[in-house]
Amino acid sequence: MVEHSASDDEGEIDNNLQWSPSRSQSARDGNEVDWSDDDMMAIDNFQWSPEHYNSVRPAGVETDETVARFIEMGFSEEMIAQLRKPMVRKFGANVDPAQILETLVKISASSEANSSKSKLIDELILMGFSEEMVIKVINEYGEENVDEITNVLLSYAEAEKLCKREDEDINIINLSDGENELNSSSEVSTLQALIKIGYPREEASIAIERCGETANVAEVTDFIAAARLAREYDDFFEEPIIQHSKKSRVDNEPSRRGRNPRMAMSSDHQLITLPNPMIGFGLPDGTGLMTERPDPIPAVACGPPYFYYENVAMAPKGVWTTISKELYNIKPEFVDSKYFCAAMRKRGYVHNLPIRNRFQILPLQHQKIQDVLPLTRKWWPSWDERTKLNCLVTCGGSATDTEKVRAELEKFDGKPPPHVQKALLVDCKKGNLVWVGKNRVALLEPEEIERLLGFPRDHTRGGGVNTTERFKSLGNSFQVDTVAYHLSVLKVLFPNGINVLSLFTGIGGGEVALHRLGIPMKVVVSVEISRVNRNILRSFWEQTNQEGTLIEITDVTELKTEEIEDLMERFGGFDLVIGGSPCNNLAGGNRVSRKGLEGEQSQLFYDYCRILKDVRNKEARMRRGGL
DNA sequence: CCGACAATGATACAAAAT
DNA sequence: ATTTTGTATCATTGTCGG
Repeated sequence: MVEHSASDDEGEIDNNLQWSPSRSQSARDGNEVDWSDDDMMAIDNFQWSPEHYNSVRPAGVETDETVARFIEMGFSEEMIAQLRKPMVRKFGANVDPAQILETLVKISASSEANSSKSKLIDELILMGFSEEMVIKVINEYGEENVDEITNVLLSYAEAEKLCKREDEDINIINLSDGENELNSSSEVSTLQALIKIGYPREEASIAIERCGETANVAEVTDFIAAARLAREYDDFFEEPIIQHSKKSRVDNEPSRRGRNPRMAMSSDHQLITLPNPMIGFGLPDGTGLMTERPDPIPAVACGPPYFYYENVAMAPKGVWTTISKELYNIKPEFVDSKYFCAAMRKRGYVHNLPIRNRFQILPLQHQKIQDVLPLTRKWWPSWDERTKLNCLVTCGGSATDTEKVRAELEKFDGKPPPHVQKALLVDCKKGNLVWVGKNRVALLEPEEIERLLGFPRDHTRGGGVNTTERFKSLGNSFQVDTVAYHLSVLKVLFPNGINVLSLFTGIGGGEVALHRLGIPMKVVVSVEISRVNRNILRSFWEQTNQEGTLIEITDVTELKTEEIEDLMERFGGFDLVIGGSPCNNLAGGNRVSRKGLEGEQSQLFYDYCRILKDVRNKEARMRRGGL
């Protein structure tokens, strides 16, 4: 973490910020660091540069070199993205790249001369489905959504295999031959074998538990296939299939609703509960890292175009159930940004992005208050054990609180008794106060909030923005490192840049995240009601010398279907729809009108849904080559 | 009129206690 | 298993001095 110790005169700390194993290690362990004055100067003068935006590292898993190679070979990223998922699901996670390549070649060879419909049929047949089945499914579902068709075909194919109930594991056993013969009776080696084959660890271990220790690899893979099938039918037809898994001996938990924070299902009466810890699909350091979603994305929602929706995690009851339902029944990913920076920020994200091979942007945030705000370390009393700030909100505390703290401390000459300490800590936590002098606490500065949230210094400064407005805009924003972690998967998919529809843009958290990821923004259509925020985004756009096009729209409610489709035809569609709708009527801080999703501002969520659906409809039509 | 500041609880969840 | 306690929370409104 002390990366700029060698030659850090002014702005030339870039080279020292490249990722190295040791750096990552120390960041992971959260080691203490001594900060010299030079270090602090370097941080205060720190400005993001393009080199930073491009310096990224893989998290837990290595980046997908195979895909990158195919793109280099000239295949479009859409083609690979569309092909890859079904292939992985068909052949297992360790799908042979040669198989993908073969299919790609066949598709591109056959795609020139044909109409879109017969082309689609050809592609599907080339993927190994029977012609009869392909035609049947296309007639049944229409050719509107390729992903849906593919998924249905896969379901049928898997169902067929299960019915014959034979050698679907022949390939697998062949692949794992050496591993398998050693001792297939041992639970541990079964697990290892499954992992080696390519099954996610979690899924594999659950399956082994369900099947019993004596089960061999074939039985367990059978179970996994059945479970996957059950999940798919669940999502496609909303008819839950009973898993006949011998009464599961895994019920160590006292209560039946226990288990992992398995989200509520499609029915409304069950509420979505927040996970604990709030780490989403896993953290960059590998804890809880998933390679596939516990609840697969329903076929109709499979991207592209991708979308990314955000709001506060702690909303009134039923709100997240509704949000999920309105967004294709995709289960939210709840993440607390305290795992990415020194401030808590509990948010839910609903998106249809892939979740494999995510990576973090550099430089990594300091994880502790005293590291990210080094000047506070000197004055931080030992009895204040905070290392993380509370949520950065839209308005700060009052000056009377800081004065109260000072008065109390002077009364006890800086050594207050425990009960006074406790009372003062309550105030400090409430106002997010930090120590800036002897017996002195203070509110955070806008520049400090910018840093904590991952924005460039002075991002919200200038252009007639007053302090109150800065706090408000910042408090409403994304935490850039967190969002960038989720969006990082787009870098491989869109090496030539993306078209973004940014709703409720605010100060441009999504745009900053994409920029820091090194993903070129060819087009950004930004919808933001606040003039101040629009100025901030435009300023960012100019200062970072963006080469793409920035279109600004004021009001989401006035963005109608026709205009959306015009924009999409003009720019060739959108690759990403990103935005977090207003939390005013959801947030706990609201004393007056916390009325839920139907509140005056928060109901704009429904405009997000409306616009997203327009985009996805139009995109589907454009992909078919029609209007 | 504008900008800075202070006063204004309730909800939901986790953890502890019963 | 149920109750109590603890804790955090993308905010709104009014006031006051320019």
